[in-house]
Amino acid sequence: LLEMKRRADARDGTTPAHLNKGGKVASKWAENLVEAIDRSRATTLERFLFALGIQHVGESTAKALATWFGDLELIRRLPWPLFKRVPDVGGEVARSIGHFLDQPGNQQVIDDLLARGVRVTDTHAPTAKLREGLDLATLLAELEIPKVTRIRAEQLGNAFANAQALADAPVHHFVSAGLPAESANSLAGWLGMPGNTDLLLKCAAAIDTLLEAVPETGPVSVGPLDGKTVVLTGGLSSMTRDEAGARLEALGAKIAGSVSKKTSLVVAGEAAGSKLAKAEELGIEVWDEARLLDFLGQYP
DNA sequence: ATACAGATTCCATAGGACTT
DNA sequence: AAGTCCTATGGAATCTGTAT
Repeated sequence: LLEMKRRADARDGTTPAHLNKGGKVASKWAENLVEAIDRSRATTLERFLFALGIQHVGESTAKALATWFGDLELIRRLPWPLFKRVPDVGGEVARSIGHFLDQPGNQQVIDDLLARGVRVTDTHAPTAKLREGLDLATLLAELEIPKVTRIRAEQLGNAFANAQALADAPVHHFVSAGLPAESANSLAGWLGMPGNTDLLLKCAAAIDTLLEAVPETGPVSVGPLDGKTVVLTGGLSSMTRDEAGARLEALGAKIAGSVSKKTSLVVAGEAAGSKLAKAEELGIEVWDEARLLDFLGQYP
């Protein structure tokens, strides 16, 4: 790129305008590009994760992963079942992330980016909300073992002190834990498949790591919009929609992309279309920009 | 335990507004 | 004039709670 800029500068004024549109344009273009690349080296975890291009991880999921785990070094070593602790991440997405991270080439890409000066600027501790569900029963329920669902997982969680104890146990111990023979056999079969016991123990170790990283008592700040789902539609004149969304999020709101009966509030700006119509159809509260600004004004 | 349905997310596309 | 940014749209895939 720098070479392109150098050539463009050298050409400036010497090439007929109709062939070059003036070297300065090309020069400025190259400069802007180089600067933009430099600036992009300092980035957020959310953007970094999104940029990896993991299948099923778009902007929304990347943001969720970033806020829940907070640390790239933590995330890149997590076994896939742990990703299911994040709301809106299920089996498909969790496996997709795990599959990506399992490829040595992809880990190398991350190392290369860091080596070239890419920095994540907003590393933080995991959310306190993560503490919930970091136990053996929840893990077993999320490993997707045939015939072992929530109830069976709870029974196993109560019967065994830890994952190692479960991995070492003979089948009849699963039965005495309360499992039906079918579930017990299925679990034993699963543990016998190559890699599965290893996965279980890795998950257990990751849970211990997470428990240490999660803050003891999370700052349970209750915002005025906690539990509310807000949809923004149409154009706003005083700020972009991203800004408005960020402000509302900071007050506890969840920003959604489409209107449903779960929507608490629709903010309709200029030229709002089908989403406003749907909000009216469902009888959902609608604010115009003035009402939004008035509200935001109360919480600077 | 499983099937189903509604809600949500991902992702490509397109058009208009704005910037260079 | 060309390029970029923002927003809307809609199909396909996925998540999740509920009924069977």
